[in-house]
Amino acid sequence: MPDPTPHPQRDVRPTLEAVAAHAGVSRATVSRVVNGGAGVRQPLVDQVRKAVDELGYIPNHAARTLVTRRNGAVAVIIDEPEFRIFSDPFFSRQIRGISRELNAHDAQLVLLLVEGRGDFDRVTRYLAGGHVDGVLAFSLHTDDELPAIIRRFRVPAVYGGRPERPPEGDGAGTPVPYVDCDNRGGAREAVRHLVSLGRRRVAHIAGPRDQTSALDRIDGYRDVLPDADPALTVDGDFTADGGARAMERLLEVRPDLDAVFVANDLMASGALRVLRARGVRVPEEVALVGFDDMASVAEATDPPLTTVRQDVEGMGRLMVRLLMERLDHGAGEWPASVVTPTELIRRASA
Amino acid sequence: MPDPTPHPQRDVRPTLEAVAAHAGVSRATVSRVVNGGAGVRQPLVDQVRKAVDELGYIPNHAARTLVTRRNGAVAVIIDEPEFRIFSDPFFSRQIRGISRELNAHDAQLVLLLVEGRGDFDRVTRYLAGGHVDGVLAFSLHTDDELPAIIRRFRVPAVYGGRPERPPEGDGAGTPVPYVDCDNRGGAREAVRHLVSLGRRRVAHIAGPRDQTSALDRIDGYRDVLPDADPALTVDGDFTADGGARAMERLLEVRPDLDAVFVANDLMASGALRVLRARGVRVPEEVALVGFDDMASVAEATDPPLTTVRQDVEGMGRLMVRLLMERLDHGAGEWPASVVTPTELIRRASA
DNA sequence: GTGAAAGCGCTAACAC
DNA sequence: GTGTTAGCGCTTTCAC
Repeated sequence: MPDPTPHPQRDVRPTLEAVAAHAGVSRATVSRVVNGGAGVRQPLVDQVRKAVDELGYIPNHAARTLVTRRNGAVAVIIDEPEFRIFSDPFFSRQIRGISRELNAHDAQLVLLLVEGRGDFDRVTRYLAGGHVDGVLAFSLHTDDELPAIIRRFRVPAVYGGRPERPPEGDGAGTPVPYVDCDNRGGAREAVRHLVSLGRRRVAHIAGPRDQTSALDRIDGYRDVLPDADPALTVDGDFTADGGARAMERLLEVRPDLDAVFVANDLMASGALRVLRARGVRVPEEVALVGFDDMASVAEATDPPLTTVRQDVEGMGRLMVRLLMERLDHGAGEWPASVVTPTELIRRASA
Repeated sequence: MPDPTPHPQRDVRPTLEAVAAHAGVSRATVSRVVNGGAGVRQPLVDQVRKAVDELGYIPNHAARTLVTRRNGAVAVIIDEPEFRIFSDPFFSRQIRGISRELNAHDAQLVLLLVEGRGDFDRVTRYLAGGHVDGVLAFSLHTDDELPAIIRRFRVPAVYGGRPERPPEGDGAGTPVPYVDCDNRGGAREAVRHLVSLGRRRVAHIAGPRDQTSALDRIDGYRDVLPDADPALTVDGDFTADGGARAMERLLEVRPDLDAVFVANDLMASGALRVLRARGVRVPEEVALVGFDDMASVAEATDPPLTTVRQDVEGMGRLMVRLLMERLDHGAGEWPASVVTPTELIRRASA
């Protein structure tokens, strides 16, 4: 006789078997009903549903996943320190879009936090172990291990933002699609706007060079101002404080500047803070254009920021849709990457 | 003969079986090695490890969970709109603590976002389906469905913050422990400090009444000032804007107030903004004390906030430890709830 | 110390 | 339509 209490916390949840017995049908029938009930006669369906309710049956996820190879969950991985994730509204907006769309697909969002190198092992085990059906990865950096992991284990994935290298194969030779906004075009529009305002010494506070969004925005700036003094471009880190520091440097090096295109709103808010502290009038003396159009930042500054809008929430939703397409149609049909348009939003800072 | 290609995206990952064959041992031995290798002779261990590496074997999570009933993942659920989660540093700090401690236990953090009623169904399925070993729940509101779900499905859980009702049984009669700071004591200390400064008309901007942290802080305020004019207490919502609105109301009703104890730093920053806009000098005319001591908020205001510190990150870690204890020792031994001390941090605002 | 074998709870052919 | 049956990949007694 088998030990009746093998586990200290014996699971008391009813199984399919129990429901079947209770309803007087076979396990297969219960399974069919639980999974939509297609091809089962109505009276039986009702009978089973009743048994399910009475027993409080909930399917065991592991057992189901073991056979279907699907688990209705998608991981979101953002390779940024958690303080950035939780302070940059950009991420929260994108996550909102993803969350909504995932809900619509009845899938669970699993947010994986990565802090530091060592974490990749854990994340690898998590992804390769099949906890999730796919992954949405953001904020990829040049030296990121994630793409390699994704390729190696053929994890269905969609990138948020163009990865450094051209979209790689996932091991089966199919490329990993990405969703990105037209960073370069948006930057061009921002700088052209500044130029159209009569500004002649337009500086640029750039984002970290290991992210394509930052590089693309630099390119956009240079497209319009190919002969700009290199000293007019300084690097930031996409945080408000970083923007402030960059602005201070800029003011030291080129106190004569009359405009700044800042690679994101958060840095622009920091730059603005410095400008105000120095008594520099915005936009009269120095015009400022940001990027992102994060309402909570761009509308809260004084003056409000002129900026380049990207539909972050929409991009999040799009990422989910691409991933779902891939999941539904198999590895054979990879959806293409998509680049979404940007729009210049004029407020008071330029 | 069975169909060799049942699934379109056939899983090419090696199984235990494959590793066993490759290493020339049994599945049982491979399993033992993969799970620590206790009781297996060294040469065999090496042999198996080699096979694992060569084949790039990663255990299938679902299969393992099916038999062990453990899956090495813990859910964190915060029943707040996502903009709050991502804008209040309180959550990011707590999540950091949890994340670190979970890493130390080699467990995966799964952040579940709940937006609105309908989401509870999904979350219920997720929890009851056994995707995670346990759950850490925060920011419980009076009408929250989560406790009921947790009780009904006997999900091992630990609450962040004392729930409204006294800790409920989890269905087996054992209470769900919580980790909270001494809100009432901290509030008392804050108000006493204001009183010791000679302030006589101390107002209170409270948090939402459906959270015990807010209620406890009100109680602490009343402990010290039982006879305070009820008009001196107005409700906020723990956001900066809410704090600003509350301050405006307060200024209308009792323009003679000379101090405010604000239930959290974020609201205090909003209140401060209003005070400055009105030209009210802080702390000369109105002294201000906050709660939480979120560095990014309390140190960034002008003047910096005097506030009540709670060790948020530590509380997060503690929650994980309590949950792990419960997981390791079974449902029999429930760890007790813990209330952590607070500390008044004096800065310039009071 | 190691292997053989019995399931964990479920889905999906395949019979009937 | 519905039931029977064979696994999914793993852990874990239980023999040896």
